[in-house]
This record gives sequence, C-alpha cells and structure tokens, in this order.
Amino acid sequence: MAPPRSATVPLARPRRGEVTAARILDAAEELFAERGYHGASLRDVADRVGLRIPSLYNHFPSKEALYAAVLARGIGPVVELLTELARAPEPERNDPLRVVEPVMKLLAERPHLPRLLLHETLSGGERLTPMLREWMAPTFARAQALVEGRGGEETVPPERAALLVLAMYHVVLGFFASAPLYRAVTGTDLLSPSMFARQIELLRQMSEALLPGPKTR
Amino acid sequence: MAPPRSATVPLARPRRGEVTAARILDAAEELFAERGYHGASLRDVADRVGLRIPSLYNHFPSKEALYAAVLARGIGPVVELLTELARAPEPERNDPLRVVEPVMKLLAERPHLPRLLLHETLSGGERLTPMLREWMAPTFARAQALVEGRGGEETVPPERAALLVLAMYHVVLGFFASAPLYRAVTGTDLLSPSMFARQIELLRQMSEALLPGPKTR
Amino acid sequence: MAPPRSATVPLARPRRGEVTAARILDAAEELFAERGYHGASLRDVADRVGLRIPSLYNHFPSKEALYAAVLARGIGPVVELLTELARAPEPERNDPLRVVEPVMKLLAERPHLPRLLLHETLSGGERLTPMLREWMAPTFARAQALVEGRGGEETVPPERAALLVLAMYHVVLGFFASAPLYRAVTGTDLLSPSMFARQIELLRQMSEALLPGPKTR
Amino acid sequence: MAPPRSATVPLARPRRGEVTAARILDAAEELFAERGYHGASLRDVADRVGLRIPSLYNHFPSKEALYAAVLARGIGPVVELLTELARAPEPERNDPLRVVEPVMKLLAERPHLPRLLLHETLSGGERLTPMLREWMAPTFARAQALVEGRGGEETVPPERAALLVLAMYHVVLGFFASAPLYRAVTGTDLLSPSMFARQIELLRQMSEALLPGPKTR
DNA sequence: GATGAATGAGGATTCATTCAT
DNA sequence: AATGAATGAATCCTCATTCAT
Repeated sequence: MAPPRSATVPLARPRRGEVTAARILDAAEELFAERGYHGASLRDVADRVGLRIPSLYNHFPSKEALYAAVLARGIGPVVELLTELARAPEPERNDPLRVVEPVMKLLAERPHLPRLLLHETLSGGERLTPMLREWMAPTFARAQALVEGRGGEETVPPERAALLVLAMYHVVLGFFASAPLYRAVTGTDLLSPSMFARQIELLRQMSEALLPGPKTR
Repeated sequence: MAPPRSATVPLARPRRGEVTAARILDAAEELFAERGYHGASLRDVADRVGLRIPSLYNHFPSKEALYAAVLARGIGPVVELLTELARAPEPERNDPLRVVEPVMKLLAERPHLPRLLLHETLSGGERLTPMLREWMAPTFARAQALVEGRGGEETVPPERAALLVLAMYHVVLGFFASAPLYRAVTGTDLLSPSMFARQIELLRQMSEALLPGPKTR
Repeated sequence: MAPPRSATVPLARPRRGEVTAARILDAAEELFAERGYHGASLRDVADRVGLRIPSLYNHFPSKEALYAAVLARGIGPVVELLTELARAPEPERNDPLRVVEPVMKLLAERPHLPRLLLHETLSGGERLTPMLREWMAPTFARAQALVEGRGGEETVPPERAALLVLAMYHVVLGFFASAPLYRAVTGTDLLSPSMFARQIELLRQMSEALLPGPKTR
Repeated sequence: MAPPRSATVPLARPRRGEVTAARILDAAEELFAERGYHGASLRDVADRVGLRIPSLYNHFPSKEALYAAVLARGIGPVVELLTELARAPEPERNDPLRVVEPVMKLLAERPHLPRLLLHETLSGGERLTPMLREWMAPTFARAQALVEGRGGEETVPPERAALLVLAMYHVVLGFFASAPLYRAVTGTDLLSPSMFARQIELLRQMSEALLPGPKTR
C-alpha cells in the first residue's frame, strides 16, 4: 500500500489528494456552469468524479466553498492577465486588442468560466462571492479608466465608458456562454478556429469603431 | 376604449382567478429571473403572492408549466414586435435601429425577461422549452438573414452575420441583465432615462460601424 | 329552468340528482375495487364521472361515506338473497347449490363487489365499516350453522364448518376477483358463459364432496 | 450450526446495513400486506423501524423498489419450493398433497405473503411487478399442467384444470389472509396448530375429491 | 482518503375538504 | 347542483451535512 520509496517522489508531481481535488473542481466547474449553483447537486459532482458524496467533504468543507474554489481557480488567471496587461507600457496598454485577444484565448482554455460569471451576473449579486466582488469591481473600474483615458483631446465620459466596457464584457462572455446552445441548435461550433478568428475580428472592429483616439492598425 | 355596453361584455372584466394567475406569473417572473429555475422555489412564489403553495396548482399544473407560462408571456410581445417589424417596407426594414430601439423599449417594460432568456442560454438548452426553441431559432434566423441581405454589392457572409446578431443579442440582454448587479455595486441605475439613452446611442454606433451597406443617417 | 309541468313527471324516473349519485357510485365502485380505498382518489372518481371534485360533495359528505355507500349498495342484494334463501323450506335450504348458484349469478351482475369484499378482508378489519361487520359476521354465522346442521347423524364440528365456509367464500370471491388479472395474463375471460358454467360445476362438486349428509343429486 | 471458525468467516456475520435493510423489509412487509401499496406510507415504515424517512433511501432507492424487494423476498422461497417439487419422481409429483402441505407450511412462516399476493391479484396487475408476472404465470402453468396430466385415461380439460388451480390458490391464500380478520371477529386463531391441521385435512379432501386419477391414500 | 448510514430541512406534488359564487 | 379557488396535512423524494468506521 505504502509507496516504496516515497522520499524520492518529486514534489512536482501533485499528491494524490490534489489530483482528486482537481478532478472535483473540474466536475463542479462544468456542472455549476451548466446548471447554476442551485441546479447542480453534490450528487451530480460526486457521480461525475466517481466518488461518493461524503468524500467531497475531504477536499472542500461545503458546497459553498467548492463553488468559491471553482470561481477562484477560474478567475485567478484572468485577473492575473489583466493585472499584467495593465503594467504594459503606454502605447500597448491603450490598444484594446492587446486586452481582448489574450482574454479570449484564455477563456477558450476554460470555456466554462464565462457561464459561471454570467450566472453570478444574473443572480444580481445574491450569491456573489465576496471574492467576486473584490475582483470584478476593480477589473471593471480599471477597464473603464483605460477607456476613459484613451482618446487624445476627446475624452470619453465615464457613463459612456462604463456602457462600453459592459457591452464588451457581454459580447465576449456571451460568445462562450452561447457556444453549447448554439451548437445544439445550429450544429456549428463557435469555438472552432475559424469561428473563433471571426469573433476576434469582430471584436477588433467593435473596439476600433467605438473607441476614440488613435486607430490601432 | 371604454366598452360600449359593459353589462353585456363580461369578458372585459378579468375574472378573479385570472388576476391571481397574473400575480403568480409576476412573482414567478421575478424569482425565476433572479435565481433561475432551480433556485426559485414554489414556496418563494407563493409567499410573494400571499398564497399557500397548493393554491398555485389551481392555476398552473406544475412548476415547469408555470415556468413555461412565464416565458410565454414574456416572449410573446417580443416575437410579435419582431414579426411586425419584419413586415415593414424595404428601406425601413433594413435599418437595424428600427429593430433595436423598439426592442430595447419593450424590454425596458419587462426588465426580467432578459435574465430569463440568458438563464436559458446558459443552461445550454437543457431546460429550454420547446416553445423557446420554436421562437428563438427563427428569430435568430430572420435577424441573420436581415443582416446578410443588407449591403449593396458587399454581402455579409453568414458566419459573420451570425456572430454579429449574437453580439447584439448579448449586448442588449446583458445591459438589462446587469442592471441589478450594476446598481448594487456602483449605485447607478442603468435603466434611468439618461443611461438608457446612452445605451441606445451605443447600439446605434455599433450597428452603423459593423453593418455594411448604406449608412442609415 | 323550471320543468314545465312537473306534476306529470312519473316518479319512476329518477330525479337527475339521483342519476348523478348513481354514476358516482358506479365510478367509485370500479375504482375502489381496483385500487382499494387509499389507491382510489376522489379526483379519479370525479374524472370518470365527468365532474369536478367538489361536486361529489353534493351527493356524499365524504370519501368515507362514498365508500360506505358503495359497499352498502353492493352488499345489500347479497344479504337480501341470503336472507331469503334462509327462509326456504327444509329440503331446499339444505342444498348448498341453492345458495351458491344464485350468489354466483348475483355477483356476476356486480363483478366489482368481490374485490371490494376481499380488500376489506385483507385490511383485517381496519377500515372494515361497521356496516360490514354487521352484515358479514351474521352471514358467516348463518352459513356455518347451515353446514353444521346438515348431515343426518354425522354432525359437522363447528371448526370444520367454519373452514369450509371460509373456503367456499374465497373460491367464489377469488373467482371474480381474479377475472381481470386472469384475462390480462391468459386472454381468457373467466366470466364468459362457458367458464362461468364450469365454475358452478366445480362448486357443485366441491360442496358434494366436502359436505356430509344426503347427496343433493 | 455454529460457524466453525467465525474469526475467518466475516461473511457469516451480516453487516449492520444488511440488518437494517432486513428490518425495513419486515416492517414494509407487514404494512404492505395490511394496507396495500397505497395505504402504507414510508412514514409508517420508518416509524416502525425506528428510523427517519430519508434513511430508508439508504437501503432502497424508492418505495416501489422497496415493495418489489418485499415481494421478491417473500415469493422467492415459494418459487424455489415449487421448482424443487416439480423435480420430484413421478408418483410423488402427482400427489397434490405433496405440493399443498409444504406450501402451507412455508406460508405459515411468512404469513404476510398471501395478503401481498392477493393485493396484487385484486389490483388486476396494475402494480403487478414484472417479477411477479414472471413467477406467477409459470407457476400457474406448471400447476395446471400437473393437474391436466394426472388421471389415467380420463384426462382433465385445461379449462377445468385452470379453475381448479385457481380455486386451490384462493383457498390457500384466503385462509392465511383471513386469519387476522377472523381472529378479530371470532377470537379464534386460524394459525393455531389445531385449526391449521384441520385446514390441511380440508385441502386433502378437496384435492382427492376434485382431482381425477389414482387416489393418493 | 473514502464511505455507509443517518438525518433535518426542504423540494414539488397530491389529497380530501371547505366555501363563496 | 356545479365549480373555481383556497388550504392543512401528508405524500414521495432530494439535498447538504455529519459521523463512525
């Protein structure tokens, strides 16, 4: 039962418990994204992982905590990316495509995240984890500031900037969130390379058209 | 407007049961929009109406049926509006603002509908009522056709048209769906006249910029 | 609304209310026989009659009362028949076939009654209406007395007589009660004339073989 | 009788869960027999076992499954017995008492089973578990074949054989099923040794009188 | 770390009954 | 006589959680 020479096991290989926790997170992410917090039961999660329900409690102290962990794992990289981008030098930082395209690519790797975020948006903050408040609000503010400060002489009024950020937010998230339904109805996969490229092109045009200031290309 | 001889037209006065049913629909609409199908319990609905749970069954045969009725009541006017707009004469019909603005005004009167629709979108069609399938798919198709057929020589490829319609769909719905959260976080009401006007202006610019063909103004 | 000349309406024609009550009894008899007291709901009864549930209360004050009325209507003729037979002159009265055959024919006209009685038997008297206790117990006692007093010198001990009556009771009732299931499984209708005649012949042989005293034929 | 080396035979000691499951089956058997499927509630079962209702679901996935398990546990031994008897050598197999008496003794050990079976019979197969169909129909067929093939030259027509089997079925089951009511009304316990012996004697006479062929004693 | 068993709270739904119309 | 509406009680069942093993 005991590993023969545990001392030589490299730390890089995650311990078994961490693997299980990750598998639980994966399953929960899918289910929460699909059905929302109330619609996804721990039974569903356990079934998908191949565990019994009580085992989940060896890794997460409650359903709520599991949900928070799913969100944290998903949002973390996005926040990191945005923070990093905000540190870019002046000309690049003002190019919205330098923001939108990496974000799109990041979300494509974690396609459940947009639906999780939209679920939170729809719930109007009821279930909105404090963590989410902490992350989303500043992110919005930063994006808004970026937009406002863009144009040369012609500055963008804050209300307009807010609506613009909101619009981009929903176009991006909605694109991913609609993919399963879109595929079910039309048979077309929005996440295929060609459609994905078209969507990025669309977002480029949107930002060029709606943002003031120096044209980016 | 007034019924000519009200004594002979009892239909004009809604029966008591119909009033109750409408109040149930109102309460359910709010709760389903806020918490989704699974998150909203019949107890919540009954409490909000001031009834006991079993009384709901005098008006709707099941929670599912209540949900479907809420959707039907909400979507009906939108579908009617779009159908009507589709019958407009040529030049007007091609003006996307002739579509977007009335839809925005309609949704402003029923601000829970967008969240209901987004919940359906997020669930990937799992709970998607057949009714919804029947209505949303053709509506999308019609909008897509409208976009495709617009530009003079330069026609829009269908994939691009689809993405464009999808983007507008999410910008519009997301605007309403975000209103409660936005207000909770920033204190600003997106549905106030000034913000609402700004949003319409934003949508006008979006369509002008992204749609080909004769500029509308 | 009022009947034009109510005085000329013959009393023989049952009033409308009585007709409705009878239709309710018919429906209830079928359902109680098939599913037992708990398994049959007033909704089932009302549906079968084509009424709404509250209307049933215009004819019977409660489900329990409806059940009792069904039993009373069904058992009444049987008790009458047995009472009448008990008044027959000596030689005939001792012929068990003079009892069994008319009872069989009576039950054939009301084929749900046996199942009702068996349901009562199975419930062990829990739901056993007082009425039933009043009727069944004396009927059993009378039959038992009849058996006991039969043979000439060789009298039948009461325990044996009781078991014999019990056996005949279950053979007769079981025959009718099994008819639906038997038909469903084998396709043969036990109540068809030929099977019915065979069953009477079987009962005749049973009584001849098991009863002491002068052979009846 | 005692397990030779109990320490190495843990299978001999039933696990705790199995004990609980058996107690649930016991309680359910009584209640289903007494009140039928609809009349017995899970609350009744849980109360009798000393559990809360949800705990029942740790052992049986639904009320229906519990009901089926009760039937299976009860019918199993009967079917086994009949199968075994059917393999007996020729002269014994044709002796109906070799069938009736062991069955009677088996049922005496599980006196609720007859009422369960009669409930199924009364419901006309509505709730009749597939399992029951599989077991009862062949058993009847086998018994019928046994009767048919008995007499030497004088063979029994199948219809007559069917009615005979049906009659024996109801006499045997009715005896047990009536015991509680009979005791409640008369004070006499049908399952007492003396009454039980009398009943077997009655069944012996019945089969001798009604079956053709070589007398068994 | 995994799980069988137990449970309080709550889920949707059915039921018999009442009452005003 | 019939019924739409309302409801207390009870139905089966699911949920998240706990605990001993």
